[in-house]
Amino acid sequence: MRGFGIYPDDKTFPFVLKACAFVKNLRLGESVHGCIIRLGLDFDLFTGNALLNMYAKFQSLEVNGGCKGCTLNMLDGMPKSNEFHEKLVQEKAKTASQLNSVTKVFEMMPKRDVVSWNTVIAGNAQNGMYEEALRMVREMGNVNMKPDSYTLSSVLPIFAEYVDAKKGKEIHGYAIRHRFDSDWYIGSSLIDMYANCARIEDSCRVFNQLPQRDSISWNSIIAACVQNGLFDKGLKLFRQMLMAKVKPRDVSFSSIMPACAHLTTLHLGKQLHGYIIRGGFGDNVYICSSLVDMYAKCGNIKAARWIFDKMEHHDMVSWTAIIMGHALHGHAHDALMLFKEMEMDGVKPNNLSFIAVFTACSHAGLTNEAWRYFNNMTQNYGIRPCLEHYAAMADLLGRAGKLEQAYEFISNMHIAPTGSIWSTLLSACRVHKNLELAEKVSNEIFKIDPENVGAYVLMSNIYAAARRWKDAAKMRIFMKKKGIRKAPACSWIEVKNVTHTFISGDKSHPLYVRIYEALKELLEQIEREGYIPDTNEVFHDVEEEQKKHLLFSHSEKLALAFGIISTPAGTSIRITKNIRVCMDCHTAIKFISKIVEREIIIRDNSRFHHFKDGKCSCGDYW
DNA sequence: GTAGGGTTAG
Repeated sequence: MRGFGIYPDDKTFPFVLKACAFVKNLRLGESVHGCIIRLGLDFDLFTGNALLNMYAKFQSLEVNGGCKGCTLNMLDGMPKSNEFHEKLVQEKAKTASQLNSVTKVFEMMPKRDVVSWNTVIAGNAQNGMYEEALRMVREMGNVNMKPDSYTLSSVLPIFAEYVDAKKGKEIHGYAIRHRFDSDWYIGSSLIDMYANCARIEDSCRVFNQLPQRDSISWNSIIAACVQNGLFDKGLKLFRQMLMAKVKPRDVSFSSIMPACAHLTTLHLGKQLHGYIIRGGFGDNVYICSSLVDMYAKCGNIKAARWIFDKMEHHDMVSWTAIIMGHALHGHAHDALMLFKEMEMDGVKPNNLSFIAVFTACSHAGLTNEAWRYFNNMTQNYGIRPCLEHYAAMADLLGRAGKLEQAYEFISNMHIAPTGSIWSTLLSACRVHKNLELAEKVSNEIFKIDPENVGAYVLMSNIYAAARRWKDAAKMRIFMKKKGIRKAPACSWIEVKNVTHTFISGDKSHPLYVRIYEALKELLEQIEREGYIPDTNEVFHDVEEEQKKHLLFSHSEKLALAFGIISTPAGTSIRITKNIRVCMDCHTAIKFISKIVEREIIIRDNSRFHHFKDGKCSCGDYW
């Protein structure tokens, strides 16, 4: 432009400023700002708004002062002015740049419109300055400026963050009264706000009422379901989105993948992986992390590692996903190695990365290492242990049989222990058969959480194992009186892309007769190989024969028998169980893996067991 | 000509 002797004007600068924000070059933006002041255009409303936007974008970036290859001097060739004016220009530019201040520009503007207000509010909201954003919304009222749909879409995420559905609903009401509720942006912000407040029904209602839906509103509702644990519903909506001919985007895949990870639906995860590759999303960090997690959770740690190793850049989330993956598969050595590599790579671990490390130590009984990391976490990384860290450490000490140490540890936490933390110790008391401590621990639990179902069941089982049947029954009676029930143990297996679910003693499967026959035959074979049913795992006061029968129909055994009769010889079998694998099933499955010459992979609620040639990857420590 | 929405690791 300058080559042609044309000066930029008020129509030019908004674009130039947008470009400065886009290339993330603060110095360049500042020099453009200087140029604007010199031309006297800083009093122009549109230019002022664009300046606000640019500085708001820079607030969230850690921009180092150096210009990357662009050292254009925007002041060259501009009209010279008198010395006083020049000084004023420099002063104004300096003040604005030193403060890097959206507020400063805002205050210096002679006239502000709703866009000016919205830009500053959005900037504050996106940079975590929630109170300031809300203060400005209130301030708008004082200057007779009406919040519009843009204002609301900045405010809604704040109430999502605050988990304040009441305030969020007020905004929703305001949106309806002003007919902003059909706005796509408001729609997805409302879906997200309600989902964050665990009010998924309200999210669905908003979604159903939208007249039209774009890919973002679809993603919002899918993510809302997945984040609230409604995995099947999330998958159903994902299919509906495809049927509605809305093309999935990068975010669609990272939103839906955790559903496959949680449900262990490997075939769906693989299908999505295919889509991802064909769609050219294979290098997206979010997607790759979700794939690493999905393959690890579906039992295929090799595929998870392969994807991780092929990633060009690893962030904290992807490191943590692969560390956790190895931890769940009992590969403590790999997990700890990767943690060191992450540190060497200059990626700072966060609280979750340490949970992954404790999980790794937990499944390998590495108590000394865990203590070292626990202290390191506070001293070197300044991360204060939170409930989850305490829970992981308590679990680890408990599994290792260091019950008294775990008791001391929980008693000395700097935050009040919860029922679930004591429950991890109670579970360890059952495994290590310490009735006395179990009674002490359960009293602590009932003090905090008298309706803790898990604790009643565990105590009942602990009494049963000690053959104190009356006390065991008392616990069951308590539960009945209080009307609390525990979700039944179940196992599920995917065969030819269909998931088959079994509960203990299940006869609902169409092939149940063949399943029971096959299982009977398998158990007879392994008894000849030396398997002895462990009737200590039966918590009912019945005859030995009856106990054997109850053991016989545990859900994981039924799923396994079904897997064996319905898949070709030699193929691996993957089973998921919602609670810990029982001791007797663990022993039986080791024998079965040998006689059927198959790899059997079982995911329980805390880890993976890979059974092969009569051995399990957990080394019988779980 | 300026402003706003959805995502990954427990």
